This record gives sequence, C-alpha cells and structure tokens, in this order.
Amino acid sequence: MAATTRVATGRVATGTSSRTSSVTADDVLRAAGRIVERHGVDALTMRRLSDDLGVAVTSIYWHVGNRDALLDGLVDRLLARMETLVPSGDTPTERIASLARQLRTTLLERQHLVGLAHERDRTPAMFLPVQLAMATELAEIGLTGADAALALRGLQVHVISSVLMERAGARSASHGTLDADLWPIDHPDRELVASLNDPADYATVFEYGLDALLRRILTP
Amino acid sequence: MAATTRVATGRVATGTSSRTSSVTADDVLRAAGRIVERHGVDALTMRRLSDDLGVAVTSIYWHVGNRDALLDGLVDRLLARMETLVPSGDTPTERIASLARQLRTTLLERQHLVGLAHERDRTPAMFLPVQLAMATELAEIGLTGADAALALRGLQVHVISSVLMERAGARSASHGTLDADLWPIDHPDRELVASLNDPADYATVFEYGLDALLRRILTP
DNA sequence: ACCTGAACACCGTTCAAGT
DNA sequence: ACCTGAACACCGTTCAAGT
Repeated sequence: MAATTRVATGRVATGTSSRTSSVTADDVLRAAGRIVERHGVDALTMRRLSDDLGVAVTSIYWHVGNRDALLDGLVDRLLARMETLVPSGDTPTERIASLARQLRTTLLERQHLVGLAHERDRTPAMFLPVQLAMATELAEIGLTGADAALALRGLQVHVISSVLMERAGARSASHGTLDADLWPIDHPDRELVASLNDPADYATVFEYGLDALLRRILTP
Repeated sequence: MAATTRVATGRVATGTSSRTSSVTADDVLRAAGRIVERHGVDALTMRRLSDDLGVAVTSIYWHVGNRDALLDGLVDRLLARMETLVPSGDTPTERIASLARQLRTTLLERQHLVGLAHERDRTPAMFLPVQLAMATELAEIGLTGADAALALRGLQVHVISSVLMERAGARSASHGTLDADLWPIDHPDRELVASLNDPADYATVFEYGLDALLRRILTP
C-alpha cells in the first residue's frame, strides 16, 4: 500500500533545456554525478535519481539505457576532464611535478568518480593525457624507452595512491579514529605517534613521495 | 511461481564442526570469504551464501547478525593475518624492504578484501603491525619522530597503491585493453609504448618506487 | 520523440513459529 | 540453541501503453 509519495516533486533546475518539464540525457548525467559525488555510488538508485529529476523511473531508461551505461557516462565525463591539464614550470622536472600535482587535485575533487573509474578498469585511460605530457618532459631530460615507462608508471601509482589514501585518512579522521590511536600508548617514540595524529599532512606525504621519485628519475 | 530450486543442495564441507548438518559462524565467514575473493563483494548475497551452505537465508542472520556485520567479520580476519609478518634481512633497510614486500604479497592474495577494508576505513588498522615493525627499523637508522612518521606513511601509500594498480592492470590486460593501446600509434618513442604493453612488470614498478623511498630515507 | 504505470525477479531484513 | 517460511520494503529492468 501507499506506493510512493509522488506529489509534484517541485522540479529540479532544468538548466539549459529550452522546453520545460522534459529532461535531457545531460540533465540525467548531471543529477547522477551530483548524487555520486555527494553520497557515493551506492546512493545512486534509479528511483532516487528519477525523484530528483521529477520524472518517472522508467523515463531515465529512455535517455541513458540502464544504470550501468549511466555509470559509464559518468566515468567518461571524468576522463574528458583529464585532457585539460597543462604543465607549468621552467624545467622539465618542475613541469612533471606540476602535472602530478594538478592530477592529484583534480582527482581529489572527484574521489568517488575515481573509485568508479578504477572499478571499471578505466584507470589507464584516465591517466593517458597526463602520461603523454609527462613523456614529453621525460624525453627532454633524456629519459626514453623502458626507463621512461617505469618512471611514468611510478608517478601514476604514486598519484592515485595518495588520492585514495587521503580519502581513507579524511574519513577515519572525521569519525574520530586516527592512525595513532591504534598505537600502543607506551610506544617509546612519542613524537612519532604524535605526528601520526596530525590528519592534515597527506599533502606532505604526497610531496615526499613525489620528491623521492623525481630524485630517482634524475639520478638513475 | 516456482519460488526457488531448493532441492537438497548437496551440503558443503562442514569442516571442523562435529555435529552434522548445522552450521557455525566460522563456516559462514569461510564461505563468505570464498565468494568475495572469487567473485567480488557484489557477488556476496545472503541468498547465494545460504545456498552454498545449504541452509535457509534466515539462519545466517542468527549466526552473524546481518550482511554488514558479516563484511566486518571478513575484514577482521584479514587484519588478524597482518600480525604474522616478520622482517628478514641483515640491515634495517633490508628489513624494511622485506616488510614492504611481504605486505604487498599478502595483500595481493586478498585483493577484494583489501578493497573492502579500505571502504570501511580499516586501512590504518590493517597497516598497524607492519608500521610498528618498520618504526623499530627506522629508529635503528636514527630516524624518529615526524621524519619517521613521514617515511612510514610514504611506504604505506606506496604498498597499497601498487596492490590496487596491479589489480587494475591485471584486469585491463585480461580483457585485452593494454595501457599502450590507448597511445597514439605514431608516438615517436616506440620503445616506451612497447614497454607500457608489458603487463607483468608491476613488481618492477613496485621495486622502483620502494627503492626511491628507501634512498630518500637514507639521504634526507 | 518522450513519458508513464504495472509487473517481474531479485535484494536485505524481521518475525513468529517450529524443533 | 538453532533453523525455518512468510512477509516487508526496496532494488533494476522490461514492456505495453499513452501523448
């Protein structure tokens, strides 16, 4: 009984579409992206999405196929964003670092989408534009071939991992459990334990690893 | 109509339990772990699990509470495993590297569980035993306090990332799309592109980054 | 061309009932 | 103490039907 509370859902901003009331595929993508980024992938149900858009569940299927295709569309949007990054800096090393940092901040803004892309095996495609740009810089230093490939993958691994770790760190911190809370209270190195309690320094960890990689690239 | 094909499901190996037919909480955990590791978390439905065990869905709830508690239990089992790692090697640096490598291989064996632990913000707890052991080695080198914390986190980030990337790499490779397939076919550095086509060298990428980190630790 | 409700098979979970 | 079926609210998806 009482199937749904379907009562003129106020209608969500139709945005660019000129005709009223009806919904475009782009509207669906946008609304879906909003839900995913704010509440995670699991929160994206077709019924919730249709509620947000003020249409029947089934009309979403007309626009985007099904849930799987919808998620694919979201990932595609993220990948398109990756092509806008441009390196800055005077030396190749600086430009590589600049690319890595831009990549990191871009991914941090869309963390749930990054996870989604990873689950769907689109991580390689996600990194492609940056890899191409980085390859150019590496060639400038004289690093090509297998060595360059290794350096590229090293950088790639480093960036994505610090994004993932930062998310985990932020969430643990927000619900109170810090890394250091797990450590034995009588550990001799109290400054170490204290440092692990500082939740905000994942940027530093990132720079630390980036520096390590760049040094190794410059002195093989 | 035809609710389920509930026909004497042959009964799964009851293992250690002495009484026949009935099921222990440990049986449930084991069966669930098998499903998760073989087919991923999404494949773990309560009904499939109960089918595997040859009991009614509802009896699972008696043993483990609900699905969420079940997943928690699986993660706990993974964390317990982490305490068994022991460093080997003559120098502190070698012992640190040894710990990182053991951690990596252990996590690679339980990749789905690692993802699960990460989603549930248990990554810090997962790394705790290794971190403690590594801290001892770092102190031997003379690295303590904030510097040691940074090194620990750097190592932690590196290990988990290479595990995650290796999974992504393996899956992309298995369904045919290699990193390098995305690159422009006319890219000047053909050896680089060829290197990116070799799917098996994630171990090398891991060692590369590990080496970079250890060098940086030794020369601050 | 676009939207709709009804209907399907599938979830997780609760509960009263059995032994 | 353990297991069961019935029943609930919730999914994704299909389809015939509307305009």
